[in-house]
Amino acid sequence: MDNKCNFCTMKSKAAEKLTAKESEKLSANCVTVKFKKGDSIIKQGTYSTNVAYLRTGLAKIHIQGPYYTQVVRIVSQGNYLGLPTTFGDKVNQYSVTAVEPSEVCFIDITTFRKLLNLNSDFSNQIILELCKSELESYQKCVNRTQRHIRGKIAGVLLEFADEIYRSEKFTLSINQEEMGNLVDASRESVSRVLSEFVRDGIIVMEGRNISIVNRQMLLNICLNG
Amino acid sequence: MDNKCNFCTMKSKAAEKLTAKESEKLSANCVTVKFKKGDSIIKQGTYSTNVAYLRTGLAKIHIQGPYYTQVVRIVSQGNYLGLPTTFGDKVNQYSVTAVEPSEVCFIDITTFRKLLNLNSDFSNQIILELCKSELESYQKCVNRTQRHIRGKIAGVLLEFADEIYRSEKFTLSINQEEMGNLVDASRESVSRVLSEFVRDGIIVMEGRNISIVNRQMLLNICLNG
DNA sequence: GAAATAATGTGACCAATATCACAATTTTTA
DNA sequence: TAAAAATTGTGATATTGGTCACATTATTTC
Repeated sequence: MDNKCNFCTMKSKAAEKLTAKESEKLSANCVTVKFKKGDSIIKQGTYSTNVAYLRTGLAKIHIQGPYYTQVVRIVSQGNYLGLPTTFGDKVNQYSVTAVEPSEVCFIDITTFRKLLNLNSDFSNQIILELCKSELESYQKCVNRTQRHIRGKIAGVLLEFADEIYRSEKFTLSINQEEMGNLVDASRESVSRVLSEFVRDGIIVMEGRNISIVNRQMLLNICLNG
Repeated sequence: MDNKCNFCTMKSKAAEKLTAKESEKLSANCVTVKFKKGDSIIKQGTYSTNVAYLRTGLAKIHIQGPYYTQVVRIVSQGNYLGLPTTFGDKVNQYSVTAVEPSEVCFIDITTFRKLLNLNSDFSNQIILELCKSELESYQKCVNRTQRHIRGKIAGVLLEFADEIYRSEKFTLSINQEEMGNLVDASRESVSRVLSEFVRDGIIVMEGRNISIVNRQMLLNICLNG
């Protein structure tokens, strides 16, 4: 029997705790699907029967709000996409869409539950990740409400550089509208602030290619508005 | 040996899954402390060595933001207060303060971890709660950013009536400043909106005693601004 | 129970940022 | 590669809700 999950080079931290035998069980109950940019991975309101793991790529989690769709967060490769929505409710409470070409592993929820019960290292790791992501969401909430637009945009740029692309140069895969949505600002404001950063020599921008030139300044704007 | 946790009338859903023997272990490694209104239960920045469970009372979770302290959410009795902050990091990432007289059980984290590993029903319940609270925090985030003040205040009033006091009449235990902080509005705006609701016959207010008179209207305002 | 302190109510004014309108540019599609 | 569609840039204007100032009312404290 093949054991692709065991030899996967992009295992989640939790999956690393699994034994070869458990990995085998995982492999047998997990399908990997490719998504193009813009494809819907999880759709709010539909039944959820699988845990989704973003093996490669980049995705956004978004919720239908009363007036428009709100991007709640960006998830980068190596993270679970749908734990809360899969465990918390029978129906998906949010949508997930690929922002870059992505590979997603859909794990049968019964299998996933079995693994949680079988291997406490695995379940501890999952608990840890849930905790971290809750903390992160609290922090995001504070940033969203307390910072001014300049600070918030500086913050996302740093997040892209540090957490997602791990480089001072990167190509944005979301447009300014979506970026505004992510930090709670209008498309126009995003445009204005980005131009301002370019004018002040903090970043260089060619289309959607961005390089951070003055990281110190960006950090400063992020922290002090 | 006494087994107070086993006979506790305010067990958490998770603790209900424990066997008598496991409960005994819990009892031996758990202290219950009373807090007065306004007392600090968990302090952001200090080391966390215990899981906190709100046995009775009401508490608020707040985070120190760049400009002021932000109330992230209200936790009612029967819920864990500090899972994310205890598991996610060695240092508490948020503060918790009693909003009403409260009893909190502090559970030794090593014991808690042991129980997680020992009893998978227990750990599944904890995972479920973490998932739900993450979903809730996404929803809160959307409400905070997309709704107007009237809608947000209508929302909190309904939350108090439905989730916390389970009655159309209740006594607010937070002041308008804190309420504003909870929905991201200034003290003055809260005052204005509440007066407006009273004027329009949607609620009756005597000091901090509130009764919801026109629930339909309140719901309507909550949903449509 | 008087004084001090905290909480609330209310008007006037202000600021940040949304919205609108349209031009310019880039990307996609046929 | 021309046309269509999507994205971005930018000025003018509007609006929500914050801030300030101060009056009024409750609540604590001594």
